[in-house]
Amino acid sequence: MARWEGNARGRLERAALTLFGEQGYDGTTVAQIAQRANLTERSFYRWFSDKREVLFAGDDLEAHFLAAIEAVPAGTGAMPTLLAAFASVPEVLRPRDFLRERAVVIAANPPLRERELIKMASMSATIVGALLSRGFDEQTARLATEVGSAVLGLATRRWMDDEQTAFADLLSASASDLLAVAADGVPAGKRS
Amino acid sequence: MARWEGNARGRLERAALTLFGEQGYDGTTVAQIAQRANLTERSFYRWFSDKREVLFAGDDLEAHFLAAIEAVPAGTGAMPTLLAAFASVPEVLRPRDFLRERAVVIAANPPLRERELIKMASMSATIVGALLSRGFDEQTARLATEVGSAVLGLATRRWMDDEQTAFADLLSASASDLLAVAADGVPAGKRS
DNA sequence: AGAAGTGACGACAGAACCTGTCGTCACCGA
DNA sequence: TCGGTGACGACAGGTTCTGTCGTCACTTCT
Repeated sequence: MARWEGNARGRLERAALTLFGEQGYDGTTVAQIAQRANLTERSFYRWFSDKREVLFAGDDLEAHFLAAIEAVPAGTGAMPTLLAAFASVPEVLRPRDFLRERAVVIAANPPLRERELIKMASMSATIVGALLSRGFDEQTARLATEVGSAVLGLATRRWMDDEQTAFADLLSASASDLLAVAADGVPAGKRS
Repeated sequence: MARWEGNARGRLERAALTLFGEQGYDGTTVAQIAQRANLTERSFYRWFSDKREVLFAGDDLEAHFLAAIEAVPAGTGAMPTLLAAFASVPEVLRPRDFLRERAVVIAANPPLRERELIKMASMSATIVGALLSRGFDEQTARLATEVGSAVLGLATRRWMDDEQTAFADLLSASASDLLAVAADGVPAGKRS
């Protein structure tokens, strides 16, 4: 029997990633994923709530962000708080190879992009809540989170292709880039 | 027979909205929706590609935005272009009552929120493309679209609860609000 | 050592989602 | 009057996801 091999969750994730890459998301069944991991379809659903979740369940960035924001000294501005919290992201991320492969698969399959978007939205809501409880008003919290998420996404994409530069440096560089573009989008006469 | 009653699509949308509101999204089956509309489950899938799409298929805002952006005079800045294009949104929107009821149902059901997010993302991609083809660079186009979408969302939420004010006014008021918050998020010394 | 508990798993059943296919019926233009 | 077309019902079947139960390895307590 193939039972009790250990790390069933990791085997399922690897199998799913490979099969999604080879046959597409719709083209692979949960039964195929389970079979490749030496498990049954029923066991797949014991580890993941649904088929898409197999590529997202491991992240768990939300709890990490909450703790990281908590660790920032009080009195720090909203954006600096977020950037400081984001700097420690790579510590909880998976290996770059896995993330690259995963990004390609997600980009190619609408159902997976859909799931990714709602994960982002959920993360944003969590971050907004954390900022609110630190005393920022709602509009500031929301805008800082949106802009901060854009910066984080940009930095993460760069990080996946750049093995040399430290993540913190990519993060501040991305923040500068975004600020430059944002300033360019508002006419000088309209600024307050 | 209940066939040939006309407006099958609208009957299905109404039935789905009501049932989702009464029993929740997961609690209502496609067969129930079809039955309430005097149709079969198979006919439901002739009108909508999947269960969630019954609340989203009618929008078709993308084509409208493309045309509206096209109609803006050349040489206009990115944000003003978007705001001008967005001003005509109510013309293609459904009745306020329908939208309000729909918003409540979507907010209460994760699968529907998921679908809404990907619709927004798709719309954003379309708008970015339209701005690119008008000569804006990629970063400007992307940022203007993100900020513009936030403004549009804010104005639309206000519009649903405010029967008096013209949509164009709500739109420019929302743009002002967002600018104020954005400026507040960047220290004066850091502005370029 | 042996008994009881726990957790991962397989096996099976079944509801709901979604698709393919075919025949039927109303309507429309020639 | 006759074909063409589009909306529809009926049926079959694959896939996703859930509930339930029994089994097996491992652990813990006696």
